[in-house]
Amino acid sequence: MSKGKETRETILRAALDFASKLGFESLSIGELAKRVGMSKSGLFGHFNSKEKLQMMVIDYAADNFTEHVFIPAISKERGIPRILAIVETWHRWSSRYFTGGCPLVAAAFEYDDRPGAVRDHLTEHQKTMLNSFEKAAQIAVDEGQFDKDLDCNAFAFEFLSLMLGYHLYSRLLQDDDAKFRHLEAVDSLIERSKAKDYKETSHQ
Amino acid sequence: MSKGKETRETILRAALDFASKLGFESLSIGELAKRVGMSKSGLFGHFNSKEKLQMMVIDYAADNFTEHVFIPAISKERGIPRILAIVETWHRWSSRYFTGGCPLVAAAFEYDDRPGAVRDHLTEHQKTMLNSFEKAAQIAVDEGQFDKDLDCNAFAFEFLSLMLGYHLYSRLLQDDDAKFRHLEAVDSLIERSKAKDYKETSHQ
DNA sequence: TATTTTTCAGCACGGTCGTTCCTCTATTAT
DNA sequence: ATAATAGAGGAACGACCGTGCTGAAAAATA
Repeated sequence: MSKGKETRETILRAALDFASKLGFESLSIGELAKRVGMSKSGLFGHFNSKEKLQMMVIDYAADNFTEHVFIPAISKERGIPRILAIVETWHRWSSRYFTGGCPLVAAAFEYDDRPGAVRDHLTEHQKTMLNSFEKAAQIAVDEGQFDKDLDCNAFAFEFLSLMLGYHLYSRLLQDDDAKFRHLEAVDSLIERSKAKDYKETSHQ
Repeated sequence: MSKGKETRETILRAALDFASKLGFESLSIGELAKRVGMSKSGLFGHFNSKEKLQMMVIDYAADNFTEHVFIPAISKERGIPRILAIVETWHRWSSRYFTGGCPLVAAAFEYDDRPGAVRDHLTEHQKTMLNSFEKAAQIAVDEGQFDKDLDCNAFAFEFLSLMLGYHLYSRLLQDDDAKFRHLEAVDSLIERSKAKDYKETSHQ
């Protein structure tokens, strides 16, 4: 990896952690430069605009999500185990790498009404993510685990909603039971999505 | 109402709408002064610090929520009708008065990891709100509508989660079906919270 | 090793930020 | 009606913002 790419990675990493805490808009070039130990102009040279920096941070977050949340989960068996794995890898990723919890959740609410290129960019990522959840549910349907009449779109809506709830409970409210609550709710969601005959044959 | 209180109201109203769109931290004294047509220093004099302004905006939002969401819902019959009314009044309030959707949702995610007085202040409001949802569920239990073994805390978690999902779908994703999805999910939550005998006696 | 390209620091710019102080006017209370 | 008070504007502050320019050091290429 060339020197340029390396420092850019360092910057993006620091920027993402910062943004997970205080938001992407609060991210300032000067503050970020201080954190990674370089000059404002030196750092700026890598991105040529703040907006471009923000978008690259978002891209970096999305790539990171794919790498640490989605890919590991896909190695699990198709259907329910894979869906449960997503919850687990997502929890782990958010808490291990970021001081402020999942940066994609933070970004989503920060840009939900702020017009511009960053928002458009982010929206695409979110749609992709939701599509993945929907597909994961569809696979469970195909495998005969979920009811064949299940509305996978509705499943994705509830699945994401619960993650948002978890984020709020664990971050803002600092609720120690947040993870437990989340897992219970996900279990409930999965249980009521199950096909009748699968429910009968499945243990517990 | 004295002159001072009146202008303060005007300011808070404008500030809240602005914050629902672009966030409470992006709210600047100068920009706000421009919006309400007065001088920076004149506006500043009402609050004496930006932090105090932010907190007063949050208080204003919470009061507004109580007035437009909670109070109207309480006039409905105890139990399920009241819970459904909260969803409806919340939808109406968010979409009618704010360009950027529910400001309390926005604030929650903006301050979830930003230490300070504003965050502490907001946390209290959120806890009060969640407590109200929990109580509303408890009433449904007492009325024999919800199962007596229902975990009202878990109910509140899911209830709020779905609202967050709705916010994200309708604001960021601009999904026209967001409201429908939300209502369906709330119906599902209520349905599975019902007491067995109430389920049998209730129509549909 | 010599040359070209990339990377980064230093400095300066116009703007906006929150905030203070001072003045004047409009409102309120006596 | 008059005195006390509260409300609002004007100018200025130091700090920080994003952004360009220039030149030197470092890295990549030959």
